[in-house]
Amino acid sequence: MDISRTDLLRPATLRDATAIQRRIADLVDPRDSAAAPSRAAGLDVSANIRAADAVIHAAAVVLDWPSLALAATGGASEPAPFPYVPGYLGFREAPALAAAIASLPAEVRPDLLFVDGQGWAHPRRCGIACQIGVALDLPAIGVAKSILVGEIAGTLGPAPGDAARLVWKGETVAVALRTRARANPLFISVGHRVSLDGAVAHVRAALRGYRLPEPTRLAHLAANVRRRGG
DNA sequence: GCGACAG
DNA sequence: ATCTTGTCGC
Repeated sequence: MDISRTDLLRPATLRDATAIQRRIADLVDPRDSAAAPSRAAGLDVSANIRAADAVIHAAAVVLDWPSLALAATGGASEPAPFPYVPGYLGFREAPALAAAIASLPAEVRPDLLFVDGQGWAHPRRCGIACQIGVALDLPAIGVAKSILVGEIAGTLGPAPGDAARLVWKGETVAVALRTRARANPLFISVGHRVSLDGAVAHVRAALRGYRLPEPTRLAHLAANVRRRGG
């Protein structure tokens, strides 16, 4: 619906990008949305490692919530507008992801996003999940596979479901969640319009025996299919 | 200045 | 992110 503030995703320079991130960080709402989600989308991209023909292939896989039944798959492919720079991932991937969501029929638009990357657990509290959430005004969760900033407080248990805080500069910025035995944890953080506890609860509810929650896992597969063909 | 560094 | 079959371990 309101694909309104996508201007927030297209800065001209890295200087502008930093300023935009500070603005977005102020707009992030770390509280749970009033309504329970009815559809969740997993967002991910696939790109050829070669920088020359850098094209971002984005996929948005929509699942009914909480059944996780497949509802729709959307996609978009765009030239990479930005190189990958740690801390600025959103400016590289978010425009294509927003386009992938826009490609979905209105009846199956998601009201909860699982984004591949950090949310709040970012140097300016503005990871890609915050950028997408604010730009599209949708609840968004950051689901990262590794740490950008911070460190795990104490020890993270080995059993699926075990969790520990990720702390940066004295503040809890994410939850390290072991989603599967003997697999590295996921780092869940606030993107927009969800609380940290709510975000973790939603991820737990979307696990089906794999390391990644279903929306993210299926989006990863869909993005690869889109890039390679299938 | 040096090391770290989501995807 | 991506290149890739089998293989070791729980």
